Amino acid sequence: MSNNNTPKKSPKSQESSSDTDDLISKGIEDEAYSTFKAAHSLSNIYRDYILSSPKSLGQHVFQHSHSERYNASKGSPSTLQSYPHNWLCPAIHTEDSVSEGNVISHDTIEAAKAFSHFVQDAYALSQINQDFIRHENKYQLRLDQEDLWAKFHYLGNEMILTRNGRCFFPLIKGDISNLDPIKHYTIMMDVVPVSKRRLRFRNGSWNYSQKSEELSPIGLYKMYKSEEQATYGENLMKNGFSFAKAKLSNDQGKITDIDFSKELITQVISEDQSNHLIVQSFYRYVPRIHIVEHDTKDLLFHDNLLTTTFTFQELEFVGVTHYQNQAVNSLKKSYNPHAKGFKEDIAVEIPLKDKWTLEPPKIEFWDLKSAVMDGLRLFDISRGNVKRKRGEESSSSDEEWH
DNA sequence: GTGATAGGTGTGAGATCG
DNA sequence: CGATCTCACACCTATCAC
Repeated sequence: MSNNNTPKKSPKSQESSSDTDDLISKGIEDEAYSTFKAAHSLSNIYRDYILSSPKSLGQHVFQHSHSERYNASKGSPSTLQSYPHNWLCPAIHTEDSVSEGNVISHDTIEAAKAFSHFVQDAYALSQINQDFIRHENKYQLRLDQEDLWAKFHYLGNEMILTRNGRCFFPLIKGDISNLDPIKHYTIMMDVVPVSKRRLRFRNGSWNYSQKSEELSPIGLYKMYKSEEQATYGENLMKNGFSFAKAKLSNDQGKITDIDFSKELITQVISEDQSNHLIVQSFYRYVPRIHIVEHDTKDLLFHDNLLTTTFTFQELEFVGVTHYQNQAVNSLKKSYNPHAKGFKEDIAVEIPLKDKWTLEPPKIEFWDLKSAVMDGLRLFDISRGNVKRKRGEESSSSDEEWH
C-alpha cells in the first residue's frame, strides 16, 4: 500500500466489513493501517459486547479501568469518563507510532476514538448493572500440593525456561467443587505478567533492574486448555483438573502474531495447539485458572460464556534459564521426583509451621472474552512499557501494578 | 517382575550477547 | 567482561508390553 489517499469516512465500528475493505482498497500507509485495523477490530468486539452482553462488558470495563490506574493520577472507575480518549486505549497505538514520534494518521485517531466511545458506553451500562459486578463466586477451587506452593512462594519461586519447554513444578492441578453436575465446563489457564520491569537477582534477593532494557515484544498471549477437555461438571468434580503437560518456553521463534482481522477469541484459544506458554526470563508472571461454563459440549466462542477466574498469588514465579536462588534450587530437588538424582542431604531453611496454606485467591467473574481481553491487555502493557524510551518510565511503582 | 523406551530433571562447560 | 543462554549429559521416574 503506497498511495496517499486518506479515507474521508472515519472508521467507526458501525461500518460494515465492506467499508473496511474499501479502506484497504483506497490504501493507507502500512503502519497506520495496521494500527487502524487493530483498533477497528477492537471496536467491533466492544460493540458486540454492548449488543449481546452489557452486563459482562460492564464487568470487563470495570476491571480494565481499575487496573489501569497507574496511568492516571488517581484512578477509580468513577473517573473513567473524564479521561481523554487516548488514555482509554493504550493498546491501540503501535509502539513505534507512539514512542518514536511518528505521525499518527487521522484514521488511527478516529479508530481510537470510536474504540473509546464504546468503552465509555460500556462503562455507563456497567453502572446500571452493579449487581453483576458484585456477583458472588459459587465455585471452589483447591490446588494440589498447597503447602509446597506456599513454601516456594515464601522463597520466591522460579521456573526454568528452555527452548523445548519445561514443566511447572509444583504441577498446576487440583480439585473443583460446587459445579453443576450436568453442565459442561472447560478449565483453562493463562500466564500473565505481574511486573512491568525486568528483575535481577542480587545479594540473595530479587530487585527491579535499574537499566532501561530494550526487550523484544513478548508476542503471543495464549489461553491454554486443561488436559480434561470440555466435560461434565460431574466428571470434573470427580477427577479434578490438571495442567501437568503445560510447559514454559522462552523460544520466541514459536511466537505467532495475533491477527486482528480474525475472530480474536477463536484465534487465541484454539489455533495454537502446542502445550507451550511463552514467557521471558527475569520477568515475574502469575498463572490464572479459568472455569468456563457452557451449555453444550462444544465451546462456542461467540456465546456469552460465564467464566470464573482464580488467581493465587502463591503461583507467582520468575522465569529463569538457570536457578538464581540456591534455596529454590534445593527445594525443587527435594520434592521433584525427576530430580531425585540431585537430591541433597542439607534441608532448606524454611520457618516451621503447623501448616503451610494458600491465601484465598483473587476471583474475577466475567465472560471468556473479557478474560482473554484482559490477558491481552496485560501483555500489551508489558510490551509497550519495555519499548518506552529512557526517561519516560512510568512513575508508578510495581506495588501498584497488582 | 523385568526390560525397553520415552521423557522429566539439574548440571556445567561453552557460546552468545551487550 | 559479566550476565545470560544453550546444549549434551547423567540420572532419575513413568509407562508399556510381555
